[in-house]
Amino acid sequence: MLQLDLRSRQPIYEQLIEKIKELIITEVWRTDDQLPSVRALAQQLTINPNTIQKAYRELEREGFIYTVKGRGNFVAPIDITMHREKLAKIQEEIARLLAEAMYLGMTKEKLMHLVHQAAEQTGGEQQND
Amino acid sequence: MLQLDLRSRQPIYEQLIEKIKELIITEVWRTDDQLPSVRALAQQLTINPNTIQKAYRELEREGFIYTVKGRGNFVAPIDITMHREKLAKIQEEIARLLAEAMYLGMTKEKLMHLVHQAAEQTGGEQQND
DNA sequence: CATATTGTACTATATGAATTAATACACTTA
DNA sequence: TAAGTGTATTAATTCATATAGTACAATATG
Repeated sequence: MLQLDLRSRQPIYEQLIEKIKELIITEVWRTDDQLPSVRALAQQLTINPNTIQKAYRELEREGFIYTVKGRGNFVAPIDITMHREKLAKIQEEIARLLAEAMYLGMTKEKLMHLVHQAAEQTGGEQQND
Repeated sequence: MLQLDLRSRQPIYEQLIEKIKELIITEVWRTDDQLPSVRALAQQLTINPNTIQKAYRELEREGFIYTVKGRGNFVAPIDITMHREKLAKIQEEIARLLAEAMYLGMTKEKLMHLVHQAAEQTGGEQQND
């Protein structure tokens, strides 16, 4: 769990953010589940605690987790209203990648299939809280 | 044309790559059209020629443009076979963003609509050379 | 209360990427 | 020959990333 590539050009804290988001989105980690402590995860991954904290801070800023001093970090309940700007950015990025994919020969049907897969992966139903 | 944000955390050369890709994908710039020269574009955007060259080199590596020494850079004809690995990476990234978008409340229907829009934007028809 | 565990803050340092600057060279065109 | 192209190289600067070390505050547990 949480496999990182320390030699990647992509910063470690960004890899962490992506992996943890994925665990939350796919509901492997559920609302109010406790995340590994900053120090424990740092030791396990043999990286600096500051790097873990940087990832956790960003995840909290984006609303994926919440923090209680002295207790730890926990998976946050989904708050859709919080993510309006974030959603707009994601939509732009998706649009850009879709256009590039089609330019490079990917079919509309294949892209539709990706949407179906994503829908299944996230449970399908809309979570309104 | 080619608006950049010099204060962005995103490197200038990456912004350039994205903008130029967009112009090519949307067919504003067409096959064999000549791109601005390294020096001219550098002067116009008031950035260093090396930065332009870095962007052009990457665009050539990805097969979007081709270079002729002494003449200039030109929009490349599409070579689908060249982009197999690239397509796989784009597909992964799209899948990741689709999952995150749905987790944050975007509907399957809205994502389908994005695919339709992308199809129209790129001309719709499949270009097989 | 004492202790361990949690998150947080801060300073200092090292490394690498991004960017600029300046120069030089090779090829093409007129 | 001259001007315009891409290319290569070196040096210097700036900034983000990451580590190391230390300290402090809040919480839980005995």
